[in-house]
This record gives sequence, structure tokens and C-alpha cells, in this order.
Amino acid sequence: MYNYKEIEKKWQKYWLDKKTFKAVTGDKSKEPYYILVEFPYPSGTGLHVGHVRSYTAQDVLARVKRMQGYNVLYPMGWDAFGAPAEQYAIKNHIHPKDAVKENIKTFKGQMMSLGFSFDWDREFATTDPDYYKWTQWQFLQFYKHGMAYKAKKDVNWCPNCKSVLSNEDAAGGVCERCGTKVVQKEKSQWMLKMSDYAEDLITGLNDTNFAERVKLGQINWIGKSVGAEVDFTVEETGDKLTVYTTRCDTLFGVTFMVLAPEHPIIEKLSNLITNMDEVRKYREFAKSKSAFERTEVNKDKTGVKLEGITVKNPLNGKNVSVFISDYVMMDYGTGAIMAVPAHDERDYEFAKKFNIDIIPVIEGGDISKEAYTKDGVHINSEFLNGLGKEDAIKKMLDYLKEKNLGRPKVNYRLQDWIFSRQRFWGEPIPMIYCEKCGWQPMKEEDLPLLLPDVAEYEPTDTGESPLAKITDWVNTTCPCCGGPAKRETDTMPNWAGSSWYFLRFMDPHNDKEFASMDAMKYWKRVDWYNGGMEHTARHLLYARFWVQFLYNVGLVPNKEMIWTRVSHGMVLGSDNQKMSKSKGNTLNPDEIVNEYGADTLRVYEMFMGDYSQDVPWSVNSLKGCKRFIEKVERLLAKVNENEGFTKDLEIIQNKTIKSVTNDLERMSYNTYISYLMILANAYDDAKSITKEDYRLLLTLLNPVAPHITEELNEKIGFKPICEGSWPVCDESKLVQTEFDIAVQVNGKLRGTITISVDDNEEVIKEKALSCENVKKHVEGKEIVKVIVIKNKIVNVVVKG
RNA sequence: GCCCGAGUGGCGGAAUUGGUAGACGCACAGGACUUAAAAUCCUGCGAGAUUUAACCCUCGUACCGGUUCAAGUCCGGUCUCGGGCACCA
Repeated sequence: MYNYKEIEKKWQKYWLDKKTFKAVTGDKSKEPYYILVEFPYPSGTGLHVGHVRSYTAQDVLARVKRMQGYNVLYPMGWDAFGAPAEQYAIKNHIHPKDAVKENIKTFKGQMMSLGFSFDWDREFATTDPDYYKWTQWQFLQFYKHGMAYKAKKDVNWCPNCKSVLSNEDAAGGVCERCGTKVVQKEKSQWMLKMSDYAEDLITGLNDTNFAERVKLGQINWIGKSVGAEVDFTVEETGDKLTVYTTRCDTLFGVTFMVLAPEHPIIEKLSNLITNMDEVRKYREFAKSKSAFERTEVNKDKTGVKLEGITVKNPLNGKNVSVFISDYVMMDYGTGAIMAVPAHDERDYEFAKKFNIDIIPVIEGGDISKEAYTKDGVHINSEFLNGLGKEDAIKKMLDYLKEKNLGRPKVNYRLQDWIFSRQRFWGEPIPMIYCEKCGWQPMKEEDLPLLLPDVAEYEPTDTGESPLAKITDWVNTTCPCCGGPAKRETDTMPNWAGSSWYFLRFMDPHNDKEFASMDAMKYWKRVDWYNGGMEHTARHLLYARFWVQFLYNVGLVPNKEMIWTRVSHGMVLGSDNQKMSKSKGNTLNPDEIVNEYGADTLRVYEMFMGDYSQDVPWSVNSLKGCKRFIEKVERLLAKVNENEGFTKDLEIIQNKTIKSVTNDLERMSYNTYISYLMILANAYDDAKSITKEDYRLLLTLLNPVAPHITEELNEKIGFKPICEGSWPVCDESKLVQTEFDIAVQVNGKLRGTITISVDDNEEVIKEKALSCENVKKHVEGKEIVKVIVIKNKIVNVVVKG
């Protein structure tokens, strides 16, 4: 048929030369519409067929919206900082900067060859100094508003590699590189006060149109829990020992307490605690474990009792023993719990192991008994006896407040954001440490703080970033007193640059601000953001937090800058497994473009299945899509010289316009393609078609197969589709005077009848009952009633 | 353990508010064209029973039960698979 390579190149050049997809900020003649797809990490392996799926989906949307008269912003850039580039650099002794440059070239070439309608004038990489200058600038705003601070935090540490590991690299509790057991090491790190935004990040979801499952993902990650704090007292010193609980109503069932091994009160009471040696030993033991081991479920409970101190249940004065155990975490709640072994699985296990009393306080709810239920009325609980859970909690809260023993408390699982990485390939954190003045922010006018060139990319023996070795760079002067000072050598996490890139796309060349308020007000927000399921929790949460902070300090116009978020399913290998090199089931989009053409690949990826679900690759299905495109090409030979549309085709044409437009609104790409196949089949069945008929099909197909449709459209002498408009359904053509409807007897299909719009219920009934097969099934039986649903169905209900 | 999502032909999947289950595509089978093949075109294609044949009939959307004139769709329960979080008090 056609030489795909030639026509694809031809149209790609046309779009580029004409700047067809350039989005002009501030164009008042059109409604703005911002379509975004997650910018990729430009890896060495090139574009994945999974990328092609979401980029095509958003490309289809962008092309349709443009034809519908919107001013569409569909940008692309590169999320190029991060560990893989650094690893690659260490291995091959290539500067990450150079590797990234190479990879971007590959990615961009691949995207070009697929005909995506990105506005390339807005392209940037997070590694561009012009970009990360503003990432650093925004960090300074966090700092200046008290939202960034330094704190000692445990990190995963490989004692063999002497290196800090991410949770991913420490998966399973061992170092990914050398297999050594990972331990916890305390490091001072920059933190962002994300926990302050926990509630706002939940309520903000109301100002978004995210898919429900995405919203739920966010809410679960934030992990809000409503409960109470209860104060216990160390008799000997009067020190308060406060616990957090969601079930303060079970307070009468408390027989012991458990503190996190790191709980600060332990040191404070060390003079009183008679078995301090044993306690210290346990704390060392807990510390030697990786985060993975520590949080591993279903393992034996361990712990040590604090001897020599007396703590009493504040309600009834009964003695409560105090333990430390690693199943209590220091960074959630107060780092201390009250244990109710009768009704909590973990407490029960612990009590069994240490022979502690178990007092049931909920009838029928005792875990130690064979059959137990979760909700019963309270027993052994004085003033709560006989009450249900909700009432008991309320009453207990009132009591605690009155006696000043506790208070309602909401907790969140969401923690502050650890913002430091001991890596080279990231944005340098623009902070300076001066012996005299402490931590000082760099002067804004001195930004960007450029990443220096280094010879070695490996982390240092102490786990510091390789930047620490570059004394020229590290040694500087204090912005406050002018004395000698040292730079922070940690860099920012990969999540930083991707937390605000969508704002930069609105105004990418601005050298005065990260983006002007005018530009952001014009584009308003991202109307439609697409990405993988794996990013719907963390990336989206970080980005929303970042934006909410910028909003609160008056730097962006809206509290939420992303309106709709949709997550696409994965493209699996033809073996139904996740694609991976080791399984040998990967595919290279270049080869497919080369063999089948870009349009075929695009059509197939949209047709392959439900967009939000994972779908296995099928070469046969891909071939089917190629056949479809060839069929559309062959229709060219059927074009006649008649004017306007062919009368007989008008119904199906308008039906197709209607269905297809609707399908695209709801991201139902597979049915969009199938309707076009039906239309093409109808054209194929017709004797001949007019140019207008043909152009309609080509226009509807253009968003997904832009090259071949433009070529064919040019052949019949029309101006380019991308400069035209999207067809609108003419409802008057769809007004039918007759339809076929089904007739059921007792809900079973027994025939169809043709009715006219003018037929009243009586006439329809009559037609239904005179239908041969219906007669057969009604014969000799009593007709109870006949249900007529206009234009839909008739159901005859019979008895006997 | 908790939270989400999904179970429909040989396969990917349609069925938007309950109203003719299986659109569209793939695979497969038969036929036409051809010296032949490819391509293309035509026909069939959930299971089963019956029939010369057609119609027709029975069953059928993971399983059990319910609501309804009518259930893939709604309700209650169960199972399986996929994903996320995970000793969160």
C-alpha cells in the first residue's frame, strides 16, 4: 500500500515546521485545556510500549480537543535526576549529564517517530540549571516558612558497601548489590513538614475530579485515625507516660503498656530501672534490624519489662507493667501504647508470651476464647458496663476530659518528608552551615547552586554524598557573617523536580519566576493528568503537598492544580507477565514502528483493551489493526464525484460521531476504535462513497492515526485535518420513525416486532401478541399483564 | 490482617440509566479468486439437545441465595485472581 516511513516523516515535518501544536499562553479567543502525561525518566533502554499507551491516549485527547476549538497545552519534558543515571555513571565512568543527554535524544526521537503532538517549544529537563534553580528556590521558600528542618532519622545502611540505601534497594532486608544484611543508621537529614498538611491533603481531594480509586489511594496513604491520648503516670517521678489509642473504651482491660525501644523516657528513668543492662541490650538488638525485619508481621513478639518503676491504670489504680518492644513504633502516635490483650491480637500474643493477665471488657470478644466476635457490650468496666462501642467511647472521652486524664486526638500515618539523599545526581540543597550562625539559606540571587563536576560518583565511606569530597565546592562563605562555612552536600530526592514540573510547563522560559501568576491563571490547572498506577500514591501526594504549600504562601492561584487524574493499566508481555529483560518478553517500539508503522501501533495500543486495565500484548491483534488501516486506505478507490454525504450512510455516520465523541470523553478508547471499524465496514459495503463521507471517517480516525489520515485526506483534495474541526452529530438524522424491539414472554426472548413512533401502547401490545412465536408461548395460558417499555421492549407475563 | 480492583466464548474485550448477553477485533473452520501462495472477499463460530433443513428449544456472564414483569448490571453471602498498605495501637 503506502510507504509508511515516507508519509510519517512528511507529516511529522509538516507539524514541526508549521508549529501546529504550539500552545500560546494568554490566547483569549479559545478556552485553555491542559493535558498532561507523566514525563518519563529517560533511561538507557529507551521508550517502553507502556509509555506509548498513555502518550497515545493523551495525544488522541489533545488532538480532539484542538479540533473542538480549545487552546490545548500538551507538553513533554524529562525527569532526569535519579539513581539509575548515577548507577550507570559509576559503572561506565560516564558523567550522568552526558548519559542523560544521550538518552533524551533517543527518547525524543522515538516520540517524534510516533507523531505525538507535543508542544516541543516547552521542553525541559529537571536537570537543566534553568529548571533546578527554581526547585532550589522553592526549597528556600519551604525553609523560610519554617517548613524545612534538619532532624536525625534512621536510614537503611549497608555496612559492606558503606552506603545509604533506598527502601527499594534494601528490599527484603538485604543490600541489593552485595546481599549484606541492612541495618539502621542515624543520619541528620533535611525534612519537609508534610504532616502539617495531612488534613488539607484529604479535604483538598474535594476540589479534584480524580478517579475514585485514586482518591482512596491518597486517603489510605495519609492514614487518618480518630482516637484519644490517655495519660499514665510514673509513680516514682510523676512523669507523664502518654499513649495513643483508638479504643479508649477498653481502658479497664489494660494490663500492661508497651513503649517503643527508642522512647526517650527510658533514658530519663534509667536511674530507677533496675535491669537497665538488659534494656540497653534489647535496644541495640532492635536497632541492628533493618526496617524490613522490624516491620515483618507474624514473627515472634520480643520485649523486655522495665523493672523498678510503678505505673497504675488511671481509672482503677491497678498496677500496669511497662515493657519495651519493637512492635511499637516511635514515629506513630506517642511511641507508647496501652495494651488490651483480651481484644487485640498483638497484645494478646505478647501477653501470652510474658504471662500477663488478660481481662475481657467486651462480652463475647475475648481473643483467648474459641469463638469471639468484634462487637459486644462492655463488661468489667464499671460505668461503661452494658454500653456498645460508640457510646462507650463517647462516655469514656467525657470522663477522661473531666478528670484531665486524656483528650481526643487525631493521628495520621503520613510522616514528614525525608528530603535528603546522599547521592550525587540530584539538585544540591542550597543550604550553608556556619559554625557561628548555624544553618543558613543561600541568597536567592546566588541560585542556581550548580552541581560541580566530579571524578568519582561513588558515595563516600561515611555515607555522605560524593559532593563532600569536592572541597572547592564545599568550602564557601557564610551568607550571614561572611566567615568560612560549608555547603550541604546532600541532594534532593527524585520526587522534588516532579512535584512542580506541570507548573513550569505553563511558563517554561521565565527567568524571573518559576512561572508567572498570569500564565498560571490563564491555564488554571492541569485538566487531565495521566500516569501509571505506581505513581498515584506518592508522586501525586508529593505534588499536591508542594502545590498546597505554594498556594498558602501566595505563589500559585489554586490550592489544587490538577483536576482529573486517570491511571492506565500496564502493557504486559504476550505471556501475560510484566515485561522484563530477564523474562525476555520485552518489546521495542522502534521495531514495531519500523515493521507496522506508527499509526498501526497507536491504533493497536488504543484498541487492545480497557484503558485502565492491564493487557497482554498480542501480535495477531496488532496485525488486525494494520488490516483495518489498509481497509481504510482501500476505501479511497471507492470515492465518487458526488456532492455532500451519501443519504444511506447518514444514520450510521451521525451515530458514529455521537458514540465516538462520547467514548473519548470517558477514555473508552477501545470502543472508539471499534465504532470506526463499524463505519469503515459500512463504507466497504456501500457501492461507492463521496469525498465528504470519506473525509468524515478520516477525521474521526485522525487523532489515533494522524499520518495516514492526513495523507489520504490530502489525496481527495481537502486542507489538513489538524487544521479543521471535529464533526458534530446532527441529531435530526438520528430521528427514527420505525424501530425493531424485542418481545419477551416471562422474561424470555420470543421474537422481535417493528413498531412506529406513532404506535400507542395498545397497538404495540397487539403487534407483540400477534407475533407467531409469541402466540405459541402464550397459547393456553392466562395473560397476567403486558409490560410495554416504549421503544425498548415488550414483556408478556403469563401464568399456567 | 486491612483497603482497592477484577472474574463474561479458544483469546483481547463490548453491553453508558436493570430491558434482544457476546458489539468490534483476533484465532479457528469451510468456500471463492489464483498454476500456487500471500493478500482480499463470502460463510460459520458460547455449550447442549433435536431435525433432511430451517425455525425452534434448554442451559449460560466465578459460586450460592434474594429483589424485579425483567439481573452481567441491584442487594446479601462465598470463592479465586491481581494490586496497594502492612505489628499504625
